[in-house]
Amino acid sequence: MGLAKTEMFTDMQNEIALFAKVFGHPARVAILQHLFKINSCVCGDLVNEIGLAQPTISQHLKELKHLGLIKGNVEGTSVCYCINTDNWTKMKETMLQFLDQDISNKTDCC
Amino acid sequence: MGLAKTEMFTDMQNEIALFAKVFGHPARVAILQHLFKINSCVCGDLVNEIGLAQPTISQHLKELKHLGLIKGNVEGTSVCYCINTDNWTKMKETMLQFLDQDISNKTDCC
DNA sequence: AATATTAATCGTAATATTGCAATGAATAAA
DNA sequence: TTTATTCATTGCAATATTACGATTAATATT
Repeated sequence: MGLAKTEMFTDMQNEIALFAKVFGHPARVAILQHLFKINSCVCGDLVNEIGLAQPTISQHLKELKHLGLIKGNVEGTSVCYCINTDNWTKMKETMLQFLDQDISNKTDCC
Repeated sequence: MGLAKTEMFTDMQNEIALFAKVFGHPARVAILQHLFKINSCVCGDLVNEIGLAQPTISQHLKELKHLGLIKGNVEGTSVCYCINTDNWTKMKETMLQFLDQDISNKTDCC
């Protein structure tokens, strides 16, 4: 039914899934990489950079902002976006706990 | 239209998005954590462990296998699954390139 | 005030994902 | 051979996501 049963998983499993989900679209990956590259960016520049329509980019930015990975500041008629460094660091630590699971003592059983 | 325009993104951006997408559901996160924890597991055990129906677990396993993150071996009537350590390491390196982008010289502009 | 610029929001269509019951295939056990 | 066990596959319904045109809101410019 297209509905993840979050109540049967741990908080951490749900948190990892939420972060991963937002990275699960190349446009959002590209937006974040560009924000890292130039430190600060307005929505219109991202529209030119990425090549999707303005409402589409705006929606992706909304999701990134909702998860706290970016900040947005109104500056006149434009909006300045940048990485939320504190939250990015926290997210990275959570993801690393998942990605860095001990693999050294694994025998390839299959 | 619910269709990611992969042709407008780099191979790496698409690859990151594919890996992230498969981590974007807590059941798959839980499956992988359990496989790491006990090294090897049959499908039926995962059904008991996770609490979803057998066809649902089977489908999640299929996606993980399709991306090469796990291996599956038939052993009589049961099927043994385990982490594909080589591919896990490769995936981790790709994800780290994305997660570990330099944050040190960032001024919080917003 | 009138117009231009910028970005969010709304509505809608197309596609994807999730979950499970039912079924099928394959081996094991009797 | 018959029955049980285990897991994959199919088909379906419910929900989510993606993308964009049209519109709206807000500030800037003239």
